[in-house]
Amino acid sequence: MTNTTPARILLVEDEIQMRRFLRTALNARDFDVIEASNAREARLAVTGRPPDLILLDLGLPDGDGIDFTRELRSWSQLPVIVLSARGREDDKVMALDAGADDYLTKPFGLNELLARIRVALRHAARSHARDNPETILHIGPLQLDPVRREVRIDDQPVTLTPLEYRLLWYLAKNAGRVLTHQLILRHVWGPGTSQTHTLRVCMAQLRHKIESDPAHPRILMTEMGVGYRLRDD
Amino acid sequence: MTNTTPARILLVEDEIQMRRFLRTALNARDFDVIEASNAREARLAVTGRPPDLILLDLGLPDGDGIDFTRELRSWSQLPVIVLSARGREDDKVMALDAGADDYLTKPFGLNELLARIRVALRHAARSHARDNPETILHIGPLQLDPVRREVRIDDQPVTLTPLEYRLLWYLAKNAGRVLTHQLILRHVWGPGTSQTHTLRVCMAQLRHKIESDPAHPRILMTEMGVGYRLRDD
DNA sequence: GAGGGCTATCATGAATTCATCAGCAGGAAT
DNA sequence: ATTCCTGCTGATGAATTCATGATAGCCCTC
Repeated sequence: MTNTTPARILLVEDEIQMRRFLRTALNARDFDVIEASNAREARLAVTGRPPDLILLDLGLPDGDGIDFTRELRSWSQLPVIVLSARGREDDKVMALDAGADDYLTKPFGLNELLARIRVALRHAARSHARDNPETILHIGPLQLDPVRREVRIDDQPVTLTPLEYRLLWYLAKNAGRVLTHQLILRHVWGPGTSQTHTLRVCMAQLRHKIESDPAHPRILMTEMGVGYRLRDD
Repeated sequence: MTNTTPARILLVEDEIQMRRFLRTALNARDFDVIEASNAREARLAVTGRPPDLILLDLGLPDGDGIDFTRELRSWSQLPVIVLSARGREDDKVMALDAGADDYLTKPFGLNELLARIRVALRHAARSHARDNPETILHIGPLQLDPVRREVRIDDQPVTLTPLEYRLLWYLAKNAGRVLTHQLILRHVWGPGTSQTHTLRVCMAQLRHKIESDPAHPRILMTEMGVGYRLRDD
């Protein structure tokens, strides 16, 4: 669930001092910072490997940042936070209506900027997660869909009890690895359980529902004297 | 593409003058405005028919607006724009991290507020493109028309109580997914409810009105030990 | 092959979870 | 006040799930 890779932020700013200030501040917060000093460089950076968010100064030497935003919005939903020395209300309305997601007037507090960055990334993550069906686990003939809580073997749905489901899910998340009895018991039954017998019984039932020949399992392998393993080749 | 029904905005503000000012301004821009003067009324309004956006004053008589936001975020993604007289940076960071989508310090310009409302609605439209309340949902033999608040099964209209309707609507919006008891309770009954029994009873009534054989449901499936699911295949 | 340790399977009963009926309180309409 | 509707709660029986005990099978060593 947690995104391990740091968010990449494109910083579009011509003043070199402000750029350095923001770069160090963002780097310290574990963001990847890419820099552009004008609209041309910003266009290049976005069409290359797009960042996760854009911090955009409006006063660019080679064109208005508003135009840049409008142009970007014609093909991308990348979050844009405008930083501007212009504090007039019309400027804000123009930028926001052009497609910017937020507008901060210089001078601004760093903590507020960081909080607004978090808001923008939150929004982006939400709309990303919607149309991302890649949450389904495919392991050999097995399919696990955690959203629908559905398990399929050779495309045939099988119904599992809560315990069976949790056991299979834990094995599937660690497909290929050998998991000791103790490890499985702790994760599926919770701490304080040390009765391997119940695990064996549950595993047997799981095999009956998943394996074509439960006596000679091809997916839920037992590792003698150690534990179990879900084959993933 | 154009939304014909005006956006509904919940205005949470205790000062009566500010409320009147905003109400008239928003009405003039063709928004539907619902009003609440404290957190309790706001909770009621949201759990009833949820608005499209919330304008939230932080200084409420009966509780902190931040807590309200956090509580709301535990079960809803409704856009929240905070209006506050407190302009300290920490206040902004707190509110934004609690789940607010924007923060304006009083006094603010009306045009800026309107622009930021447009931004928030834009975001919501993007991520809620699926469940916009305009379209009629067709799921198997079920038809749900949110505008007319009408439900049909095999083209036969059925009359539902408000609670039954909300339950069915929530299940239908997430057709195919398994929804845990807790999830359903939070979304339909509001946060703070943990009594699964009432949910079971309501579900039984719903089945009696929708299923041809309530004892062997074909649409409103129970997922043993987990929750319920509306079948969509 | 015999024996010991580990594993699989079946059966049974307890515990949990569900569905349904009925009763009751609160609110709106008559 | 009466009536009706809605929604909550308690009780009961049914269905499912799960742990445990008994028994048989498998694999390795001796």
